[in-house]
Amino acid sequence: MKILIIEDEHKTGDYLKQGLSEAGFVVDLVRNGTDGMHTAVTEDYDLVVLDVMLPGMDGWQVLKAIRADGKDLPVLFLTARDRVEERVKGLELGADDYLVKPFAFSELLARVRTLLRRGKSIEPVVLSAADLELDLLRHRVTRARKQIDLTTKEFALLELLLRRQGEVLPRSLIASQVWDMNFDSDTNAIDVAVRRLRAKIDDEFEPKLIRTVRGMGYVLEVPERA
Amino acid sequence: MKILIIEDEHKTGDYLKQGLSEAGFVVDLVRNGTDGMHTAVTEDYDLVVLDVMLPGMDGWQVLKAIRADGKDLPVLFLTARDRVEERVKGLELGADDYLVKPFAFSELLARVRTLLRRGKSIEPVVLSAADLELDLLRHRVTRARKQIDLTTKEFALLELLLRRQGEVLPRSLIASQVWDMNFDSDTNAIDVAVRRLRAKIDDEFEPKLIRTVRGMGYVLEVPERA
DNA sequence: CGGAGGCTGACAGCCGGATTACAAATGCGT
DNA sequence: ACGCATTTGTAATCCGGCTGTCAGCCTCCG
Repeated sequence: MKILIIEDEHKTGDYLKQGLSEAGFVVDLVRNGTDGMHTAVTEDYDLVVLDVMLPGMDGWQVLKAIRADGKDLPVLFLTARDRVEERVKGLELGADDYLVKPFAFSELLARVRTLLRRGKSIEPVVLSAADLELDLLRHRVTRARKQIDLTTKEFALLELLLRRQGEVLPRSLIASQVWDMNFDSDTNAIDVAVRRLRAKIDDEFEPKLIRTVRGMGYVLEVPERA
Repeated sequence: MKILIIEDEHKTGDYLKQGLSEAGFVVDLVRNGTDGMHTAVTEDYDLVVLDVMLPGMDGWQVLKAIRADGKDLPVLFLTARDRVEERVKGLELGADDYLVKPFAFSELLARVRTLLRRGKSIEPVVLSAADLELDLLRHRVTRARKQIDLTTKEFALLELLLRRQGEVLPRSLIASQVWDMNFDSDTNAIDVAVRRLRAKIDDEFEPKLIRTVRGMGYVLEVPERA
């Protein structure tokens, strides 16, 4: 199995190459978009790992070029934490999966293997709870069939809550997943964000989906009928 | 559940070992990187708690060695400074979670449990005794199928009693696990907390599950029918 | 019968969360 | 690059109810 890594950052690139080699793959690494694109279309790979942050020709162009070439070549792209639009864009351009930096190597490995086996995205496209739906691809949210505009943070927060539906998520976890920060106890940014999200998806609907667990965090769940 | 602590600092190491032992885990403590690495790969642990600040072979090398060994062994690392790069480095090297020192012991315990649950799912999600159930993820308690609202302290206390079902738990142990404090003999906070818990889960139900052992502490158990 | 240990109800301080207003930052179009 | 609109973080305040303390009572056991 041959894998091509297109990554500008030296540390990350070397790290990925080494890790994947150790996992038993044949790995090539190129450090800029132009070369990456050429290599990807001329040689024969089973998978491309692509950083979207590249100097010169960026990840989008590379991805577009690969897709224009018509090959059925799985592409896994790497994107910064809070860029939901980036992920949407990537998936719309035909990437097969994405990973948010920073990530655990084991996570990358798992996805690489899945892509090689199935060749398709492992991401569900629509998350839902009761009459609430969240479409990852289109970046759209509806409740009771009515469309709701969410900001980036609200969307990311709701996505997290939906993915871990039924679990009480501590503030510290939410902070690390939705914000790129450690929990700084003297900020109520999360509370406020939840408030704003509630205003849009819960205030004028029933049942209420977001529940506060005092001293613990927040859960999104469909309440049991009494 | 076996946990390995790799920690150079004496005080922290002892503190962690004692706390985790009291929580019911089997705990080994190693005080330097070289031994730690060796122990981690040769023996059979369910989790490693790893300080990155180690003399000689540092935490990164230990982590790398463990991962190179190919085991699917959850690693929680402790970092002194709140440096984003450190955190990223740790996660990239394959750690599963991190904690910034200083931390509350209860926080560590929560994360340890999460990792154990996620890693192997041997860790139960629902604790129960007779018709009493406690759902850790949803943070919900029912008795005889009726939902019961518990406060944070009540929940923590009941969780402890259920985890150590059948064991008589001395007040001092309860104090250290549920409160982040040492037992201060001239407080009856624990008695009061137990009273309040009983009011909710025992008063209007049979059989009574919480029993007082005079001079010893409290046990939660399903009484044998006479 | 006395004392220690445990139970109980009242009470008040305090904590965690909700809410709102405002300031800073981000981003978008030109 | 600039200015405007929107988003996002911070801070201040409010509120309910959690939780530790205490005083008095009960119960077990010597």
